[in-house]
Amino acid sequence: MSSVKPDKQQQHDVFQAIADPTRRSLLQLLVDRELPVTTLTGHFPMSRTAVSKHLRILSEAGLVTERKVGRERRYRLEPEPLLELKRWLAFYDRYWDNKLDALKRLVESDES
Amino acid sequence: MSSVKPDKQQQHDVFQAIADPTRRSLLQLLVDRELPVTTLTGHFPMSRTAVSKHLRILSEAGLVTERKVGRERRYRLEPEPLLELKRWLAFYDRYWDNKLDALKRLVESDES
DNA sequence: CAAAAGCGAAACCATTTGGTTTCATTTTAT
DNA sequence: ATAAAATGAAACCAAATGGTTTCGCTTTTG
Repeated sequence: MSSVKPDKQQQHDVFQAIADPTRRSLLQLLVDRELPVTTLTGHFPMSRTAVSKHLRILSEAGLVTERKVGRERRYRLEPEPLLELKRWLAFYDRYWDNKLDALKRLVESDES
Repeated sequence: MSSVKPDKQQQHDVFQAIADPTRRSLLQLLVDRELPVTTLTGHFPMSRTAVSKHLRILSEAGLVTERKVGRERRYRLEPEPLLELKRWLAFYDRYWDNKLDALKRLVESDES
C-alpha cells in the first residue's frame, strides 16, 4: 500500500522555456550545429549541471532534441515549437500592419 | 548619510511577462479597449490583488499603461514591446522560409 | 457627511526556479 | 585494466513567483 503522492511533474511550455536569457542563448548557440553539454557550458558562468537542467527544460518544450554520440550527448535545435509563439504574436500584427486601428482606438477613447 | 540598501527591484522584461498564461489572457482582454482592474478580475479565478500584481509586471515590461479615471484605473494595451519578441523570433525564420537550410544541416551532420 | 467602490501596498505563505555539490554510470584513452 | 571524460540524477539551498488576506487611501454615491 504505497501511498507516495502521484508526484505530478510540471511540464514546461515554449513561453516559459524562452523566458530565461540563458535558455535563449542556448538556442542561439545551437543554430546550425549540434553541440554537447560541455561545449555549451563554456559559454556560461555556471556549472555544467545547471546548463544541463536548462537543456532539459528546452527539451520538455520540444525546442531541442539530443542524440548520443560516444560518451557525448549532442543537442540540436528544434525550432518547430516556436511557431506557436509566432502564431500568438501574429494576433497582434494588426497593431503594426493596420494604421486604421490606431486611429480607431484614438477616436474611441476620445469621449470627453 | 542614509545608507539604506539600494533595494534593487528586479525589473521584468517582455519574455518573462508573457511567460504566464494569466498575463497573456490579460493582454488579450485589453485588445482594443481600456479596462479597470475589477472588470479584468471577473475573468479569472483569483483575487483582484493577484490580477493587480500581474498588471504591474506587464506594466514593468511596458506592455500596458494605466490612466486614472475617477476612482478607476484603466489599463490599456501597449503592444510596442512585443516587437522585441517579433525580432527575436524573426531570427529563426530561416528555418521555415529557407528550405535550403534544412538540407545544409543534414549534409553537415553527415560526417560518419 | 457617511457608506461603498476601486485600488495599491504590505505582510505572509507555499511552490517553483535557478543554482550548487556530490555521486554513479557509460565510454574513451593510456 | 585503469584513469579520465562526459553526463544525468539526487539532495540541497536561496531567491523569485504566484497567490492570499488585511489595511488604508481616494473618489463617488446616497
